[in-house]
Order: sequence, then structure tokens, then C-alpha cells
Amino acid sequence: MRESNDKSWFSEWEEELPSPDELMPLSKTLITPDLARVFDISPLQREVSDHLQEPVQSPFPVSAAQFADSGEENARALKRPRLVWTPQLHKRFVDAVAQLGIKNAVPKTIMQLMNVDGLTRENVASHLQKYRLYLKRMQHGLSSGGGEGGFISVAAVDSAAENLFTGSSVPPYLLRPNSDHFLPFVRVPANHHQQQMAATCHLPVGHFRSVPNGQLEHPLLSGQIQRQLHPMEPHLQVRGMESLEMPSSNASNGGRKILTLFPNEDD
DNA sequence: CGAATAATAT
DNA sequence: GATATTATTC
Repeated sequence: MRESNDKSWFSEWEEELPSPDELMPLSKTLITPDLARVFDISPLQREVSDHLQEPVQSPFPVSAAQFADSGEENARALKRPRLVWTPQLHKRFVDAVAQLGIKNAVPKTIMQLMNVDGLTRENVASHLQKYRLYLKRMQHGLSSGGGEGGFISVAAVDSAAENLFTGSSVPPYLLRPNSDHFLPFVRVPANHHQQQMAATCHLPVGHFRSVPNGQLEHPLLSGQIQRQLHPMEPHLQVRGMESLEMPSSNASNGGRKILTLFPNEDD
């Protein structure tokens, strides 16, 4: 309808627009440098993909940590965000525990060895509690199993995992990374010298079908790439068919095949 | 320190 | 709304 004299008001409108350098850049932080310093917020929040040895930076999304301000109850009011145990952080944790040995692996020493900025003893204590529960259940789950010769036969498989694999439903830990259901992890003699951690589980034979390259395919695994199996073993992941290995000797125990999942190489 | 329990997050 | 994860309590 009214197209004709739009040019004039548009020009006026355009005149009043702020110039480019009057605009706050999209990337500009909303936290002033002063505030950042006071609350120990790193300006760039480097990725934690650090080179080994370097202290890990604060694992918190926004690390509102040190209440080093001029004594106000203000400081007490600020609560730090929940810690997220990323695989990197967890790796540090596991390494620290392993390095300390079971005797000295208590929250305080673990925390010190981890050397992570902003990590508290309580953080570690909480995680350690969960980690111990995991270890306990894992030990309980696979008590006996004498495996030599390529593969370990797992006597007792975690009941939840067993049931879910036996039934026709898709196992939840392949769908939901955060499920507490887990596969039992065992030490498996690797091809040559060293042992390595691996997860084994039983799968119904009928669900497999052979594919030309000699490997086996399973409907629950196809398309499942880079899926974490258990929060306590974040480095163990299903990697499509590449991680599927079948012991021909063990091929038929009770109508099951044993699937072995190996951890990723990268670290 | 660690188990139990509460509080959040998904 | 249940479950998993993290925090807090004792």
C-alpha cells in the first residue's frame, strides 16, 4: 500500500542507529575484568584438554570460587555451581587414586595430587564415594572367571545388563549414557604384552548376522558410535563394529555370544 | 574420613 | 516423575 515515500523515514531511522563501535560486541563478556579477578574467573576458560602435567583449570562452567573479597556475608551467599565430572577430570581422579594406592587414596590426598583449580575436598569425597560403590559392584559382579586363552569368561554378569540384553529391548546404557546400569569390566590379555580393560557382555546369538568382512553385526550396536558405557569408565565406548570381537572358541555358551568392548586409544 | 541423606539436574 | 549425579550432614 504505502510504498512511495518510505525512503525518508527509513533514512532518518537509519541515522539514529548506533555506530558500529558504539555497539557492544556479541562476544564481549558481561563480567567486568574487576569482577572476574575478584571471583577468580578466568577470562578465556581454556579447554581442559591440557597437556599432561599441567594443572587443570577450574572445571566449573563459571567458577565463582574464592571469596577473597573484603569480608562481607556477601561471600557466604554465593554458591558455587555443581561440579561436573568430565572424562578429563575423572581421568585425573582415577590416575591419582591408582598412583596413591588404596591406603592413601583419601579425599584430601587425591585432591592434592589431582591439582585441579577450584576442586574441593568435598567434591572429591563425594566422587570417591560413588567410585567405591562402582568398584564394589563391579567386583561383586564378576567374582570368578579364570580367563586365559584370549578371553575371559565372565561367570556372573550384572543382572540388569543380562536381562536387558536377553530381552528384546534395547539396553538403556546404550541409549542413556547416564544410566547406572553398566557392563562388567574385566582385565583382558591384550594381543601382545600388556593387559587392558575391557567390557564384556553376553548377547543373544540369534540377533547377530554375519557381514562380508567376517565381523558380526548386531541390531543393538549398529549405528551406536562413540557411546559411553558407564560414567565411571568414560574411556570405554562402543565404537560401532570396530570394537566387536568374537571368540570362536567360546561361540556357544548357552546360546550367547560374548561381546568384548575395548577402550579408545586416544587420551 | 566416610556413610547416609538431602538437594539438583536430566 | 523417576533416576542419576553432586552436595551436605553427621
